[in-house]
Parts: sequence; C-alpha cells; structure tokens
Amino acid sequence: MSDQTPEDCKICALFCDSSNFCATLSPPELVSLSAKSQTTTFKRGQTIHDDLIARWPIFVIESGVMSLQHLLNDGRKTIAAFYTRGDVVDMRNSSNRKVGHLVALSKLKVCKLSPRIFESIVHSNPRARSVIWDSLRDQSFRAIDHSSDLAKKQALEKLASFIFECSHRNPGKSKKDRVEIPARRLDLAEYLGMQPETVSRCYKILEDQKIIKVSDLSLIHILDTPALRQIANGARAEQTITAGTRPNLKMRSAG
Amino acid sequence: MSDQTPEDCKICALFCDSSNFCATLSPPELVSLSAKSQTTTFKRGQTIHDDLIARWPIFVIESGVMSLQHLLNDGRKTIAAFYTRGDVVDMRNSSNRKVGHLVALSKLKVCKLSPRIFESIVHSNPRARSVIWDSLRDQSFRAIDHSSDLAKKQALEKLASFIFECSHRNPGKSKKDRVEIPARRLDLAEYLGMQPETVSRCYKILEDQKIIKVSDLSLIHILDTPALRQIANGARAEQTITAGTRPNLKMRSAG
DNA sequence: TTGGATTGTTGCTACAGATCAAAATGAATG
DNA sequence: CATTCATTTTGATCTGTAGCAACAATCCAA
Repeated sequence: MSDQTPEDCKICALFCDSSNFCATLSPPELVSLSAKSQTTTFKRGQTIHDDLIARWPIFVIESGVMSLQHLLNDGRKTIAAFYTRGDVVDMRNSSNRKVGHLVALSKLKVCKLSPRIFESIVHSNPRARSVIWDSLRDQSFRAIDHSSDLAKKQALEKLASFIFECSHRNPGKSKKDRVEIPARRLDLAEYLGMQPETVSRCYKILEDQKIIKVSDLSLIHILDTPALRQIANGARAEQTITAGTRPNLKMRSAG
Repeated sequence: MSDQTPEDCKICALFCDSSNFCATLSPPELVSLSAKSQTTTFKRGQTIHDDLIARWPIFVIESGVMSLQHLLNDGRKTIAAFYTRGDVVDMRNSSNRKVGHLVALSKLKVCKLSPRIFESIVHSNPRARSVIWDSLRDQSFRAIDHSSDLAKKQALEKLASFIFECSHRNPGKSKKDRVEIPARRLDLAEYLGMQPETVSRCYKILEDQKIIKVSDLSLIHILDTPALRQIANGARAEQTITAGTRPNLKMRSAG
C-alpha cells in the first residue's frame, strides 16, 4: 500500500482518460482526494478481504481484472461480474447484503478512495456526479445484459456475445478486429455459466468456421464480424458441440 | 396521464414509505417535483414506448410489476429484470445502449419525474441522494445476484432462489411464509431462463416434497424454509425433473 | 352463464452440454 | 535445459431439461 500524491494522480492513466471520474476533478479536489487515497496491488487469485472492503468500500481499478464471485454450497463457482480499468466499484452496502467475494483474476492494481472525500466531491462537483452516476448505471445495465445472455442463449451464442463485450470494453487497443480476452478458460467458463471443456469446443467451432482466429490463449482476431454478430444475437446453431461429428455446421435461417 | 399535486403525493403510498426516495423530500421539494410529475397507467402486456422514455427517462413504480425484456433474433425472449413498487427506474442512457423493452406484466402505475427537478433535488438534498444512490446500487447487485443464479444453478435451485427473492422484495405483506409470486408461469420461465413446463415440474417437486404449498397460481406458502434455503444455495437435487419416475427425491449431502 | 382463447400441466423423446478420463500444451522452477 | 505442475484440449458417455403434443384449467368477452 502506498499513499497517493497529486503528482502520482497526474501521471495515472485514469487521470488522462477524459471519460473517467478522476479526470473530472478540479485541482483542489485532486489534492484532497489523493491525500486520502491509497493504491494496493494484488496477485492473481488473491481475495480482497472483507475488512479491507469495510474500511475502503470505494475504489477504482487502475489496471488488471477483478471478479465478483459467488459460491454455491457444493462448490460450484460463478463469476458474476468483471471489473476492468477505470471501473469505480462501490461496495458500501456489502454489509447488508451478501454480494460475494472480490477476487483478482490477474495482477491487479486498485486505487482506494476515501469515502468521505468521494462523497463531498460528488456533492459539490456536478460533472463528477454525472460521470459517476452514468458509470454506475452502466454497470447495472451491463449486469442486466449479462443476465439475458445467460438466460436463454446457447453456449456458442454466449461466447460470441462475450467476445463483443470484451471488444466494447477495450475500445482503445489498436485495431477493432483484435480482441483481448482478459481471462483464462476456466474463468471464462465461470462467467458464462458453462464448463471449460465447452468453452474450448466453442472456440474450436468458431475457428473451424473461419469466424475467428485464436492466436494466443488471451488474444483472438475476428475474421467475420457479421457472422459472429449473427450468432451473438441468437441465430441458433444447428449443431451440437459434441466432439467432431459433423465437420461444418450451418446456421438455421435467422428470423 | 394526470399531473400530480402535492396533495396527491401526500396520500401516495410511496410518500409514506420511509425508505423511499419520495419520503426524503422537504415540503418545498415535494411541491416543485409534484408540479412537474405525472402518473401513467399501463395494462398487462403494454410496452412503454421509446419516445415516452426519451421524454421521461426517470420514473417510480407506484404499483404493479414492470419487466425489462430482451429479444433474440429467432424469437427467444428473456425477462432480464423485474421492477416493483418503489423502484426508481433511470433510463437516461438508454439511447446510447440498447437496454431492451419495458413491458408491463400486470396493471401498472408509474409516476414520471421531471429529470431537471430530480437532478436538482439530488444536488441539494444529501439524504435524497443517499437513498437514491443506495437504491441504484441495490438494483445493480440484484442484477448480479440474478446472473449468478442463472449461470450455474439447476432449474429447481433457480426456482427456490426466486421464491426467496420474491419474499425479500415484499417484506410487508403479512406473514413471512406466505409469498406472493408477481408473475405468471411464462413470465417466470422467461426470467429464470427455463421453459414454462420446467417451472411447472419444479413446483410439483417442491410440493411433493412438502417444502411448499401452492394455493393459487400467484401465491405460495413455504412449509420448510431450511430445506428450501438448502436447495436455493445449491444442495444439488439427486433427481431429474422428468415425469414421475421416483416418487421422493433426496438431496446429496451438501458440502 | 356460455363458448372461445389463453395459460398451465403432464407424458414422452431427443439433444446440448455436463461429466469423467486422459492426452497435450503451456508456465514455472531449479 | 530438463522437470514438475497447472491449464487447456480432445474423446466418449451420461443426464437435465428443452421441445413437442395433448389435455386441463383459467380467464375474458359477449
């Protein structure tokens, strides 16, 4: 843990991102917030403990990926949400309601904000309030979108949908058809409500169809955006995922 | 549509609910907000049109149930979220992002708030800001919980979970073991990501097990709360849903 | 109240994806 | 570079629930 100085903030990537909360701050606000903020880093797999959250319920993801996990009695695990660079996480109600565990999915750096200063900035700075409000609403609708992916989509459709979600959340990263997948297969499976084997098979189907190309485990290239979009929006695959029975699968004509 | 007067507000059930936004307003705030607010009613199945949302993006559910629906290309439909009495719905970003359609699931009465007045109250009244902020964050975590229900739970577990969700969202309604289900079987199936037939079968299993009693299509009694809780938390049923094979099913020992 | 339409239930069959097992690939360590 | 461990992929089988059809119950309008 290390205290922030206004100088630290000024070289922080978030401060330079005009759509981000930190970039809306006036110089005096920046001074007072940074004086009471701290950065912390976590390693992959580390859980952010409840007592830390109780003392620092508000923080910003500076780099890396964080997950919100739920656990069932018999050990089944779900990643209910991802948080990535720039996301402001507000856990101030986590004591009333069991919201799950925050776990780092990669090397993670967060900047913990003083709730008191945060609140006073939200009070006095309408632009900051508007940005933070929009961001929270966006998180809410993102969760709702995810629900609807999980509810009725098939495995292939969920994966296609997820690829677009990743692409939208990483707008900067050079070309549009190059998408970085910020999670391992197992994490991905837990987020999409399927098994890692199924994820792997779905990737294979999309590759065989020449819709995507998997260069690295965490980097794919979209070769046929319309086809991928079609699948993501529910052009139901005519085929099962089961190991190499029919070599190429067709889509049912989409409604 | 009818304009509100402060007198209307004072007899509105929301105003009397201390945990609600409207109850935090000072008399002058109430006067200015009510002067610019309108109530509208919808019948079951009616969609709240985009142009209405564009003009009135913020509203409060006064009575009835509203749903946020997503549609796939081939006609599969999902209810991604429910909104019930007291929920403040803020759709101000719905133009940027496709969030789905708002559809009334029952006779529905909403009170549309002027965004300008709403914003100015949020600016000047810290108590109102805190209530509305908590409520929005709660909606977000509710959506996340729902995601995790959909991701890894089996049909029976999802239904059990949903029964508790309904029970929590209707705390007032007399006894605790009496739960009102504010949706028809089909709506429920669309919310839980399953087929109406499966919902029906799951109800039957819970009844056969003497865990619940279904009095009415929209009213159930919980007979064995611990058992229901066990199922909801993922004590995986040892049995399939398929029609009356084994008469009584046991639970696997929960981890 | 009657009749027609909508919604819910029950039984049966089929299949998408879970599960188990094992090989293959990748990452970490000495 | 070799060795070990962790993760991913592939193959084969099994199962929970989707899908279909037929019937029963409920709702609604006339």
